[in-house]
Amino acid sequence: MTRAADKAAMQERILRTADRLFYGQGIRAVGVDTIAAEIGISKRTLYNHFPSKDELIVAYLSRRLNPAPASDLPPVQQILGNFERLERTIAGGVFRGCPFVNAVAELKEPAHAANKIALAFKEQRRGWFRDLLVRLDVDDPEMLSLQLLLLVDGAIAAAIVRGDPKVAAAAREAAAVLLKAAGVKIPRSPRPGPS
Amino acid sequence: MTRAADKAAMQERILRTADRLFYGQGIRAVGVDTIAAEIGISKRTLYNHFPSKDELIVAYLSRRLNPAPASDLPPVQQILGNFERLERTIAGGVFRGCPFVNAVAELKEPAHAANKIALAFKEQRRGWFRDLLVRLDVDDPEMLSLQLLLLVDGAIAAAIVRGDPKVAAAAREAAAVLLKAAGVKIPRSPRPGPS
DNA sequence: TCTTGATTACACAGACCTGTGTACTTTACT
DNA sequence: AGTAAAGTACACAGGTCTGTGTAATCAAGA
Repeated sequence: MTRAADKAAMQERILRTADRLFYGQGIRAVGVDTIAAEIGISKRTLYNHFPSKDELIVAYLSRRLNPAPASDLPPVQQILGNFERLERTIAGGVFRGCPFVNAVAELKEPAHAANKIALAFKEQRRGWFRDLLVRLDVDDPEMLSLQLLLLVDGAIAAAIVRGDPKVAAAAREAAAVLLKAAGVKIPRSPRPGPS
Repeated sequence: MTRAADKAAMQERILRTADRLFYGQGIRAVGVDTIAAEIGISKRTLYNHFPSKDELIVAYLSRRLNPAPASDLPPVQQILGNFERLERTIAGGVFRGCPFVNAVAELKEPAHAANKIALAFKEQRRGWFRDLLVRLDVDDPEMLSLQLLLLVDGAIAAAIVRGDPKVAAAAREAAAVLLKAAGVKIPRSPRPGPS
């Protein structure tokens, strides 16, 4: 039974390395040779697991298509906490923007499967916002969830260009304003102090 | 005296074509051969005008670094009109996102000159917002101008992925909410009706 | 022990890319 | 007419990339 397990383990190793390189340097900028060499396997082995680079790209993006973490916190804190997490993500380690937006921008074929995955991801994130907004009983959760998503994507784009994580804090404040204007009560201590 | 004029005209032809192809298909996806062939000149001629592709890229981005159009409209209408123009830009013709953000995402060298140009562009746009906000006497024009820029960039990113110009309208509404929360009076007819 | 499947090393095809070298022609000014 | 700049055609070097073909090796289960 180790046969199937080995196969899955190898695929995971390939995908982990592909993720690091694709995200860190760009899909077009990283060759299949580089990925194989980084793992220490032959290019032939890689092609035995993924029949083409395109399918590897699709698998790379699909692996990032994971649901947002569940939480028991109140909806407002989850929403605002999302921006704080974004700020930490930008600040820590390599940050190269949204892998889905990057992939769509990098692949010139408009019918590439990556587009569908990117759309699915954005819709998933918007759904996460929307469900929280429904619990907050706002008037138009569809619209407001989209607007919050715009702030996230805007902060990401600005962070790439500026290299400054503080844009996420600005997005957080804007999100708080939008929520307040929609009738949501914002707890008094908006930023989590270093207790 | 036609010597200098010819040279400038040829450079413009090259840059116009480079702009169309670089923006439409991506910088890495378009080769120098393709640009020259599209114009109908030899590759050698192109290299006589731009000594390397990198310099052509820089010239392409610099040419897009133009100031926002001046207007006599009231500041609020200029700000909101900016989002309406964005919506039309997304809807009409080829839209492939922000050329500066794309360039930064596509070029893996972190020290590329494109980064500086992209930052200059974003700062220029933010300055445009900020100057209008100063005239509106808002409390924190630095912060609010950044937040408006986040909405623009977020709408752009979302438009690439979704292919739907309506996201710009959502950004416009969010901008109106932020302005109102900052004490700015929004004229009653927010959307220009098809009168 | 034998078989089967995975992996490896390595060469290679075919395409594309950036950039250069060169000899020839065109164009425009003197 | 002569000269100098610019453009053209075309080959080519040297690199990268995706994907395949092949023969040898290794490991595990029957």
